[in-house]
Amino acid sequence: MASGTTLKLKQQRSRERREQILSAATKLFGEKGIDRTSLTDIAAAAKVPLSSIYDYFEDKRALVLEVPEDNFEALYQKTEPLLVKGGNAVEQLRIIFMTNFEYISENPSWGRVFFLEIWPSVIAAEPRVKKAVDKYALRYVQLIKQAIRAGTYRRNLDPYTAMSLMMGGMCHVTAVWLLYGRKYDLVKKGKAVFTTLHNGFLQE
Amino acid sequence: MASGTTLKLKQQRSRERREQILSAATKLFGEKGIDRTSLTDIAAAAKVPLSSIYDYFEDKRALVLEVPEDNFEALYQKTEPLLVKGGNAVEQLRIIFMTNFEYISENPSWGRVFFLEIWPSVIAAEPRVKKAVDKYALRYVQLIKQAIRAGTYRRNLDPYTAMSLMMGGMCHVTAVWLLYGRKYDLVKKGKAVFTTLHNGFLQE
Amino acid sequence: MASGTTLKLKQQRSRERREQILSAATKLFGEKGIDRTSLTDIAAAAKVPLSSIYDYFEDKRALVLEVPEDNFEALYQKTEPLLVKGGNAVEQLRIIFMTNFEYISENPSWGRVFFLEIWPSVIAAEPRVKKAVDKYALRYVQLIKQAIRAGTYRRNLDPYTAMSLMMGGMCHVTAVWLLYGRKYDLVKKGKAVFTTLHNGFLQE
Amino acid sequence: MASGTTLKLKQQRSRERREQILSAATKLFGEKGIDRTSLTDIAAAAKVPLSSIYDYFEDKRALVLEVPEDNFEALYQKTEPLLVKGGNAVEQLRIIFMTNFEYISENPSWGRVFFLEIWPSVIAAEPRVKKAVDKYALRYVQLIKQAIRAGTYRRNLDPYTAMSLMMGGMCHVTAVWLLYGRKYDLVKKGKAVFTTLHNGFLQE
DNA sequence: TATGAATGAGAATTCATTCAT
DNA sequence: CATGAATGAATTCTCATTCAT
Repeated sequence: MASGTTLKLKQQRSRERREQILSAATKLFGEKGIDRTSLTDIAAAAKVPLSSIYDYFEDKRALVLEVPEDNFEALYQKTEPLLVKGGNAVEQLRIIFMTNFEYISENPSWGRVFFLEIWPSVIAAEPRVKKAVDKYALRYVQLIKQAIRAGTYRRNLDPYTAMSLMMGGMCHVTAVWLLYGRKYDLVKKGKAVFTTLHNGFLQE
Repeated sequence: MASGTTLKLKQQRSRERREQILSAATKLFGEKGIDRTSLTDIAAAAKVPLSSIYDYFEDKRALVLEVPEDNFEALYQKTEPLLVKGGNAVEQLRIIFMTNFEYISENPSWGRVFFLEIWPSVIAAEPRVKKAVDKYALRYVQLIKQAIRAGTYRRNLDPYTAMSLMMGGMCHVTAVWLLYGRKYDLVKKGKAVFTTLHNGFLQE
Repeated sequence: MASGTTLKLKQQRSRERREQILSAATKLFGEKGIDRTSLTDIAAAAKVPLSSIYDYFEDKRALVLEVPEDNFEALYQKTEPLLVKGGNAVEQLRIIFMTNFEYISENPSWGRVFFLEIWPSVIAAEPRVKKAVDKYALRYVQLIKQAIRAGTYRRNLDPYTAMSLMMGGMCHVTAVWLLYGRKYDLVKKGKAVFTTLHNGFLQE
Repeated sequence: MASGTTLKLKQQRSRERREQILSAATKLFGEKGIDRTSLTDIAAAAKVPLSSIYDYFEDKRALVLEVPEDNFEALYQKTEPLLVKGGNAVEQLRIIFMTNFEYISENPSWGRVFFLEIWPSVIAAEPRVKKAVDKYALRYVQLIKQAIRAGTYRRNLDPYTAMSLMMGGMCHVTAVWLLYGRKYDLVKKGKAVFTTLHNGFLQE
């Protein structure tokens, strides 16, 4: 019993440490860029001994890769409950798109890592990250296809181009927001982006 | 006479070396990322002794910054002659947008550096880069404003959001093109992007 | 218990390494001059990997500054027990002055670093060094002032000039001793210096 | 004839350039230390192309060595006319000592190089410099010996110790003057130094 | 599992010196 | 003599990673 409790406590502590490291990494990657952030920096920020990082992550590369995965997971957690099953495609698209803006708005350091470091960097060519990004993008593509089939969006709209516009627009708007010191409401801006694109996608 | 000729030859050689370094840097930055590219790598690729880099660039930072500046210059050189003075705003917008796609298509390594490494990234906050990017973006904003005044584009279109969509769309489409091995015609894709956005911008 | 012992052993080893580095540095600085001594040299002499130096000293500068500080500390340790509290000022002056000569005699490499490299040189302007030197010099000045007040030394003796003569004399005599191969007894020479100066300082 | 004139002009220019380099070197050595001063710095300060330095000096080492020689020469030029042949030894000693203070006062950058760089550094072990320094010091020793023989100075005064006190005192006083920003009259201070030492040297 | 200490393999940068002209 | 350009050899410093305990 005692040892069981101890084990649980240990596991609990382990999970916490892991999160500490991951969150310190997210923050620092966003601030200084991935390559300019050393494990020593991360250890210091996470208040964990440097070599303990290796108890949780195989190496720096593994840690770097886990940052987007971790956040995609959180983003899904946030999005899922909001999606009304059976709602129409455009509505679902809007929810997914806007939830992402909200997530960034609440976790600007992740926004920074993702839009300023991970997505644009060659790391996206890394299979694990690419898969997560692709999966996310694919969702957009499918919903856009549905909207086309439903006659809401133009027949001649290329769903991949449309998805690129949504993702690219989000990326640019976020990057500007971050680079200029988050001076305005990102979610509002997100709405404008959605509306403008939606207008361009609509059946005439 | 002789010394004049000699001088020219020397200057010629100097300019060539400078270009060699810059182009090797552009290539490698795109392939491996800026921070992962060492001056040793660049020197080797440019077939120039490492220390000679310092004859042409103050330090690595200066070399990094010169890459986007240099290419923006080239992009302007390419765009300017195509702009029909007095042409309408939308037409000029289309030319500028499409010329950029053509330029990337012809200089994919620059595309890689610019869209995957420099913009959007912490380097974009670097004053010299920011200035060049801002100048470029401002042009879009102005033409969009003109188009709104002319009644072509919707009165309630926010020109900054519109610009973000154009730039962000270009960025995403380019990134995908690069990351997926340039399997299709980027310029064609660019046309689709422009058309879709244009539709969304139009006065109903 | 065990871990306590281990810790002590580790700390012990650490302190030893630190001392090794410091002593190798002192020796080499004296032999070749500070700027001509590379960290690579020091690492080799201390039989420690180059990068380990950075585990003990922030950078070369910090290492350089620690040399005089460290030795001033040792010099104080040596001098303090010899000072008879309540002894007259001149006697205390003599003890301090002669103990320094003895210390140099026993640690010629420090003598070399201090009298040929650090003081007098641009490094002496370094706040940390200046503070240590000033503190040491001030002691001389105060004792000389006391001796003047006690009527032992001339009323019109400038204590700062007197201190300069003592320090300068020590510096020159040490330098000559070192440069000419330490062929004679430095402490004896020190006595002659003290006597001659003392004579010049006395009330007629 | 014409070529003779040209030659002379060239030689004239050569000598000037040589002086420019030497004086720039003296200045910079004093400011930053010999090892921290690069030939590039010197070339820039002397307004001479870097490689031209090699037309006048074999290498950096040769240039460094020439700085004290050059200044000793100038010091001799200044001192010689002031020495009254047949004057008594103490008077001559005073003149030589004080002229040196005046020279430093007028050429503080040389004072800095000499007292903060050349004399205390191992460079004094360099035969050429050592010879010049020794020659200068010997003069003091000889005059002190004369003064002893003449019965002015104490029979039991060691002339070498006495010389060390004069040189060391000058060195220390100058170093302090330089390090503290030349806030007072160095020549006056020099007089105090001479008087105090002289008192200590006198026959009771 | 935890961790302080250690380290090898680079990285950027500097600089005396050479050389072709 | 003059000089712009070129360069090899060092130098300081960083950092991911390992290891003994």
